[in-house]
Amino acid sequence: MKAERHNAIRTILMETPVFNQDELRRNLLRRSFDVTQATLSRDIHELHLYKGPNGYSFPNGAAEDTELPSMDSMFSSFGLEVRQAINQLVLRTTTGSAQPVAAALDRERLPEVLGTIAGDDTVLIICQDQKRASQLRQRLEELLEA
Amino acid sequence: MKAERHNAIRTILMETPVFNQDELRRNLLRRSFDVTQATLSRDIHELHLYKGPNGYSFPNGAAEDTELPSMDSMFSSFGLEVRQAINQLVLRTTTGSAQPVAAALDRERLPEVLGTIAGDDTVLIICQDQKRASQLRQRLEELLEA
DNA sequence: CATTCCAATGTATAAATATACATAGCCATT
DNA sequence: AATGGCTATGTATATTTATACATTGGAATG
Repeated sequence: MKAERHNAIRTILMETPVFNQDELRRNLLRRSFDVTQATLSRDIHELHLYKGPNGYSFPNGAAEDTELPSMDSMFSSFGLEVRQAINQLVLRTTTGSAQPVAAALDRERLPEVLGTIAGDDTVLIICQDQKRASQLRQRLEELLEA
Repeated sequence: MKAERHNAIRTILMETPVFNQDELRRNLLRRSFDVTQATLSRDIHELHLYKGPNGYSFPNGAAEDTELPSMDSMFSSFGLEVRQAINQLVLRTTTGSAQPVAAALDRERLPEVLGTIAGDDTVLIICQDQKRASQLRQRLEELLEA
């Protein structure tokens, strides 16, 4: 349940500005997630969200840490969603983060990944075949929850 | 006074993380700015600061959502041709237009589009499957005539 | 099964932030 | 000087967010 709710939160924030947690709560209610403000406070913490002049938003990709981060930490911080088409995965990231996320992924040298191409907020991952793409997608989706 | 204080706040934030307004207040006190929390709340608003997992931070320069051109107008202005490969479309655009065209396309949030990656004069569009790619190609081709 | 963990969440409240209202200082105009 | 308008700020409080503690349900283990 929590995982789905986190996804719903991400989706809502991509679509519409949200200025406080009660607003978010009512938005989630329309999608049949009924939780209290306390839970959302925790969710927001777990999703590393920021609150600014336009409400809650995703991390801005500005470097905060010094060393080369792992794919896991990169994606759990800057990844927004994963989608699959046949043997390809399309990662959406916060704007400006696609390159560093792809670099972190490349560093892993996963055998199932033939290569990656990154734009500004999108990474394309080419996998060997559909099956391996599915496996990687699953792993990445888990990272979104972490 | 306010201007100087704002500068001091910026300096402090660049140097050290600040997690709440009272912490900021004490920091300012050391630099001989003695104001109340209320004033800092207003300052933070005026400086467009964000609050996130690492305390207050600067805006990321991401443009606020103003009115941006539609995919249709963008592509009919700058699109040159569409080609398809299985579930992928490759758009050729006038040079330098690929990024804005891709951005306009992203803004549409078409469900059949998993994501786009743009270079200088080429946009790669990843669709869910071949069928949807064909549909989108048709629509884009029509825009080329318009 | 019963038992023990543990994650997820709610409840109640503390902590942090925003704001309505009041006041003081500063120019400019009369 | 008196008046009015404007900005910055404090005070008191409302609003928003975080958290300590309790509860529940499900998975793992004996």
